[in-house]
Amino acid sequence: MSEPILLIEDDMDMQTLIVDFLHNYDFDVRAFANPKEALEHLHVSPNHYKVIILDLMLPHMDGFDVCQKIREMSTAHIIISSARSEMSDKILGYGLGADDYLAKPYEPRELVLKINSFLRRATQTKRVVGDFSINEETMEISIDDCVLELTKIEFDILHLFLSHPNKVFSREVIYHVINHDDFQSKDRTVDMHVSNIRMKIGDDSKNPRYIKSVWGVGYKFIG
Amino acid sequence: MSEPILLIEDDMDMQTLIVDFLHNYDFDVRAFANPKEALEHLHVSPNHYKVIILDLMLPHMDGFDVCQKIREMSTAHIIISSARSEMSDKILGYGLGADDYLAKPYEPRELVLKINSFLRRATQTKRVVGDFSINEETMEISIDDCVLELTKIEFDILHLFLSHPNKVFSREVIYHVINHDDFQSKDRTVDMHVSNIRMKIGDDSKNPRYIKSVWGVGYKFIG
DNA sequence: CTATATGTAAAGAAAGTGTAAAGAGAACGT
DNA sequence: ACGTTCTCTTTACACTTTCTTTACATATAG
Repeated sequence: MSEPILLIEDDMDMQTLIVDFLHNYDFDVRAFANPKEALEHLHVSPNHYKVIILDLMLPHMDGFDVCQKIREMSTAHIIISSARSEMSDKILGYGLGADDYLAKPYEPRELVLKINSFLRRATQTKRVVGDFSINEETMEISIDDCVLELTKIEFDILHLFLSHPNKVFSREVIYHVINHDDFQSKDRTVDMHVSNIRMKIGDDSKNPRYIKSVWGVGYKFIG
Repeated sequence: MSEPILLIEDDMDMQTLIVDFLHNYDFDVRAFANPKEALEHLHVSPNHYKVIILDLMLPHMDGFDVCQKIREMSTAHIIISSARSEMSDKILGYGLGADDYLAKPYEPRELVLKINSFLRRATQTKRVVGDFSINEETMEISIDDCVLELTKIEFDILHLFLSHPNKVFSREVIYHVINHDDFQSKDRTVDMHVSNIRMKIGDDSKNPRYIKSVWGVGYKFIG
């Protein structure tokens, strides 16, 4: 249940210090000294980490490159730490995709504060699409202020729709979203889920306001 | 070449932060602390901005009023930021014309995500061919800005025509597009579909403006 | 003029969709 | 482990929309 955090730090003393400190605050820290290994690790599950701490003084690769490479594959909150304090203002200026900065040396407690502050903000993050608002952290979708009671699959499908208003999704694509591989054209699973979602959001299938059937293809959400 | 963005934010620390951050992402930000000035500025070129960020806690004027006034003169995407998070659901519900909502405090990166996501949607892969515009994502084809009600096969055929203006297509080729393999020369299916398309786009077969019959071969779209 | 091609209304065939209900499966508390 | 409960999938059938075929009027080329 603890929050996973990725730490990239080549100074082993520092790494141990941070890892221990974050453990005390019940974070699930994964640490790498070598950025290449860290990137390979990230490649497997790019969005496993919401927070990544990156030390800029790295041996094998330029820290800026690493930052950009992380940003290319992950949407995590990147906190850069660096001894080059004069760069503090500029780091964000390079459009590398870093979200925060810590000048070395810093208090581990300060790092914890930043992490918690971000996580707190992230959990109150809410996106609004038309009459809907969606909160990925709490896995809640509301329509007109009213929270919907959705199952996981229903949430995933509606989430897909809300993320791409007006886009047509084939049954096959929707099928993949809910983690099935081989779609048979006679399969009615997706239809059933859509039917249930329609019921819950009060949409009339014969004259839908939100989820429209695209005949012979699939469905689209009207945004 | 950078996208112009209008920011209305009275907290100067916040304003500077946002402006700098958006600059890093190559946006062309114009910021106002005073909403009156912002409205006057907007008056000159109401649709210069596709995106407007409006902070609700404003001094001289009620934020809701500002939002409505903006909407009266501009079609921009309005993102409201506010500390009053308990209102988040209602802000869009009051018919103010706001399109999106961000609760303060928020991550600047989140704002960038919202802006980019909107711009991506706005510049949807829409191609224009003569009087027609086609959007493959939404599977819609419009003629003179009027969306056609096409079946899948009709969409596929018209899509084929629009992708290759003036090229002659045999019935056999068109037949393949709609997923049939063995074409019989007496088959009139394609003719029927073309006839239906002609009707829907208001084309007269005896004197066609768009889809011309090529005697003994098939059809071509005049582009 | 004749043989062949095209246009399209209307009927028939085929395919897609909605959803209730039942069965299968997963998750949970005890 | 056990039954309970919630969720997901399958089945079945009514219904809707679309596609194809037929048929006949009209048009074109030689």
